[in-house]
Amino acid sequence: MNFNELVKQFGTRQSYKKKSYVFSQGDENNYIYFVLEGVLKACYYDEGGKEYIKSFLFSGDNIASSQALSGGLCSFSLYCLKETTLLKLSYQQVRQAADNNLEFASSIIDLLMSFAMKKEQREFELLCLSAEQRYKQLLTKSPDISQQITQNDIARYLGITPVALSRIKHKRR
Amino acid sequence: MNFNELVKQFGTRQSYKKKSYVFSQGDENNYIYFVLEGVLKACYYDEGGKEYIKSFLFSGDNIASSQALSGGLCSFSLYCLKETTLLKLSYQQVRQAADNNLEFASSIIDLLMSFAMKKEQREFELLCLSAEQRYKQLLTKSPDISQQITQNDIARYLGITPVALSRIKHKRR
DNA sequence: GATAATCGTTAACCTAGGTTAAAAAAATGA
DNA sequence: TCATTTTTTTAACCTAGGTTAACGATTATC
Repeated sequence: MNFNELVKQFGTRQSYKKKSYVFSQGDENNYIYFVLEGVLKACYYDEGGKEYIKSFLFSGDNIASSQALSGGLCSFSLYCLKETTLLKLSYQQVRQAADNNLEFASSIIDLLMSFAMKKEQREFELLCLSAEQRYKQLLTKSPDISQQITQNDIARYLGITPVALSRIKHKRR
Repeated sequence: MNFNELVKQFGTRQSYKKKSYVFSQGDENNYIYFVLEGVLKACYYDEGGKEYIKSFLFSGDNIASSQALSGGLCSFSLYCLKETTLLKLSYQQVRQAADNNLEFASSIIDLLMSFAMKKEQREFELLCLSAEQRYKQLLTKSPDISQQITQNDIARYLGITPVALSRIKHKRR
């Protein structure tokens, strides 16, 4: 049994309206979520209310705040861009399953390894690439992203303002 | 038995001279390294040879290229800033140990969770903070960093040029 | 279908940080 | 210790991207 099977069998189903928060920065929340249906953004807000987007989530993705799982508070908010259905499973349940079943523990290690690769890639992009290169790369990896996500949100994911992204698009034409 | 115990018992010891590479971007390398003694930097080089520093490593830290562990090539280089002694263990050995021992699998999950938290923190800093805020945060977390690491390298870790870091320091005085 | 809200573009102006180069300061090595 | 290399600072100039604001184009909402 792997993580997706576990979550599908034992996870609690929950639906969210468009524009609602699954959790907010500063909340306690030790659940791991699996996206059955919908589109979400994981984002930070600074003291001035400025938004920075960590990632977008689509069907089949999963997410949790690792800080919150480890006894802390959520370092980011999770917001529904579309009507969304999630499955949730508490971290305790997952750890318990891992501590009782070698095969499952192994699939959790695989999951965490693929998470590590994704985060390493994101770190690389933010550290080494210019905003224009990040935009190009995003279009290559997700050519249909602008069908799902507004340009404002894409800009905040790239770490620039919507105005700057509009300029980059103009230059590339 | 946790990961540190395993690596100390079964790891292969290897020493490196100052200014040598443990591995280079593009290498195959499926080892996990544990730093016994020394100081290293993990860094990317772009086509023009420009350097970007992913992280610094000190005694007690461990590192591997997750891309390389998953069958790919190293996405970064690992370079010794001081005379260094490492222990290495192949990923296969670690996975085998995890697949045969629940307690060990559980400690690997802990290790990967703490890695996830670190990477989440770094992503936050690169996405949400200005260079000056990142510098301030680094000084708070590692007040003695400039005893160990040159300002040039600190700048490349922050994602700016040494000239820009010198300017920031000047402004803060 | 009308009204309001949000989104994307453009312009003008500003600032942080990049680039190059040169000189001062510090570390390294024979 | 003296010479060489590496680091750090400073200056001048340049560019990417931020800020604000205005305007049209979409999209939601009633």
